[in-house]
Amino acid sequence: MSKRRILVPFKKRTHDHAECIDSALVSAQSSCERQGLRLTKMRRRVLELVWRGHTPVKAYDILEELRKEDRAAAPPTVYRALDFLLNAGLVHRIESLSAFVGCGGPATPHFGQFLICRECSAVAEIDAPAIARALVADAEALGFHADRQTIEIKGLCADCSRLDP
Amino acid sequence: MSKRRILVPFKKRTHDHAECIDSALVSAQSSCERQGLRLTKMRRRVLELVWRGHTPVKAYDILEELRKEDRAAAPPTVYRALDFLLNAGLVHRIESLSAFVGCGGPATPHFGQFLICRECSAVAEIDAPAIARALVADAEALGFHADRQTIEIKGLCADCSRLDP
DNA sequence: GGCTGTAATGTTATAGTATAACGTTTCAAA
DNA sequence: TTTGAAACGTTATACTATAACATTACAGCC
Repeated sequence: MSKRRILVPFKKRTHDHAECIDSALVSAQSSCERQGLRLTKMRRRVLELVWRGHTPVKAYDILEELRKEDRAAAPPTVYRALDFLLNAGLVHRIESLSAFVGCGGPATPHFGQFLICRECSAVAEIDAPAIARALVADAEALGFHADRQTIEIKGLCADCSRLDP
Repeated sequence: MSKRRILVPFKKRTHDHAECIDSALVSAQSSCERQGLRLTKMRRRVLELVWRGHTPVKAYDILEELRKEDRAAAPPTVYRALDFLLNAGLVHRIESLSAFVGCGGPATPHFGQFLICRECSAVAEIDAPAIARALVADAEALGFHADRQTIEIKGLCADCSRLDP
């Protein structure tokens, strides 16, 4: 089996999620400073909402949340913040769900490979460079120059498959 | 490098596409007969439109085309036909584009691994079972039971990278 | 052939996702 | 302090998809 790093594991229902949010914000902060990017109040708040849990978050759910907090907000507000966060490598878009998750390893650029539980919606992010390289090699063999990959795996996480065998 | 089958190659601009359409319809026909599925006039027509070229086709483009042909048509008409074709394994959905392409190997079930040219939009479909298996194994190592994969690679096809180096 | 029940399609309405275009504010650097 | 670019506000609209219910088509039976 290939070497594989776990960027975001499946979390226990009981873990201290405030800590997840915190550490995500801290590393976002320093990641932005390093790159000379501005993590504004709005962007920071949207990032925080994306990290609300370990399940993908929809743009309009973020919007709704912002509106609860008396911020004037319209779709472009959210999509602009998400665009920034995507480009900054702080969140990933789950294409098959039209939704967003926090990135587990913003320090180094990568595309992300996602395991998505169809029962509880939990998402884990792994990084298996051997697989990414094998895909690039296969593409290259056809004269195709790959510059981006989307890899999303659906199934049942360990917890849910125990319950629903 | 892993063994890899090419289910739909990148096509020369000059190839005889009528033949592609024809062979897709013929194998769809027999695939449906084998599975006891009804390839109705509407479904057949939508499949034909998905195969209009080797680039992903959007649902509303299909809709527009149907309307030109005097068929009464509304979004559900198209989405229902596409659902059928997806379940029958005759087309794939490209998640990152919200669009559809004809399946190159409808005889055997598979998820499809797609190379998508960001210049000319051409799509090739490959089948690299070793990669699919490696992903399943990586998932399994985390206790995750994978039952579906989405793999989409973006980049430049050989023709376009020659022009745009 | 004529029934009959299910599958397929038609139709209307609406939900959900995303961006265009232009105006205003903010803020870092000169 | 000015100033210009980046960020954000605002309105409108485009694009993607499905719900819900009516009607039609069709295979299997008598």
